[in-house]
Amino acid sequence: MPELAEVDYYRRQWLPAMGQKVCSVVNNMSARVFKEGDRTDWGQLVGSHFKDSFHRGKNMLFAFGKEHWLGVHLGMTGELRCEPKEYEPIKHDHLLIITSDHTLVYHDPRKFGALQLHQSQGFPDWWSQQPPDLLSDAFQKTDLVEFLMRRGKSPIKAVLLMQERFPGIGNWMADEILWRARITPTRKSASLSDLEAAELYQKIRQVCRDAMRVIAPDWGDPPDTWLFNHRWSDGGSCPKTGAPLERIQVGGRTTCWSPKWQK
DNA sequence: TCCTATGTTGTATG
DNA sequence: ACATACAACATAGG
Repeated sequence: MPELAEVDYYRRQWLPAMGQKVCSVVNNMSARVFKEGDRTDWGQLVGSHFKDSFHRGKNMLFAFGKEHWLGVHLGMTGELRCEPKEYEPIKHDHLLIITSDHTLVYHDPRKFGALQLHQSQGFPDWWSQQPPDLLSDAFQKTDLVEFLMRRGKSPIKAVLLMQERFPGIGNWMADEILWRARITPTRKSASLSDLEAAELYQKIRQVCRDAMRVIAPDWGDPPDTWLFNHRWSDGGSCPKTGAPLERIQVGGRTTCWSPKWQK
């Protein structure tokens, strides 16, 4: 489920336990979400305080004490929940962090997510090395154009999913962006005109802003004026033209678009 | 039974 | 070395 704004929504789910002390940690090391297996001592969190949380693209980082960092990626089906202290785990709960008053839960049926623990004075290197946030000044139109050229032979839909340049964009956001920019998802990236690239840049920023405003705070429902509510199954119609939407495979991912509207 | 799923990575190929 | 395409991962639900 989680793209940019959904990831931030899940980050917020743990906030009720902010400031609290970690009493114990329970996890199932054999779950593939723990990539390092037994090499990591999760007991190191015990006694530290849950200090802070961060979100970048599809990644989250939680700070415990002065030097313990928990990195979380939700994969396809990961979720974070905050439960009462006496919570009894259910199937697919892979990590429980029990604090003074709460149980912080990582739940992930398909186990495509990833959890990693780090010990360092400042932010872990992998966190600092992430590409610029799409809503920051460090992401400029020239960065977009340069990347479109470098990935010129791939369809634009597939290129928008590349996290090295577009952190946080996932399948529904890519469709939403291309629909708003009126660009056909199968177009080769290098085929976009200057004007289309400028439009694409604006829509990338707009969709990120809109998603963070509508979805991140409380999983709000996007309005029917977006493509969002119309893209999930066959038979939808374009909110702009009323014409039928089409669902195809692009780069191995289901892609919904409006042939009458996108060029 | 078969197909699909809001993601990433390893591998083969050009 | 770089770019591209796609199978594989694991599980639930329609």
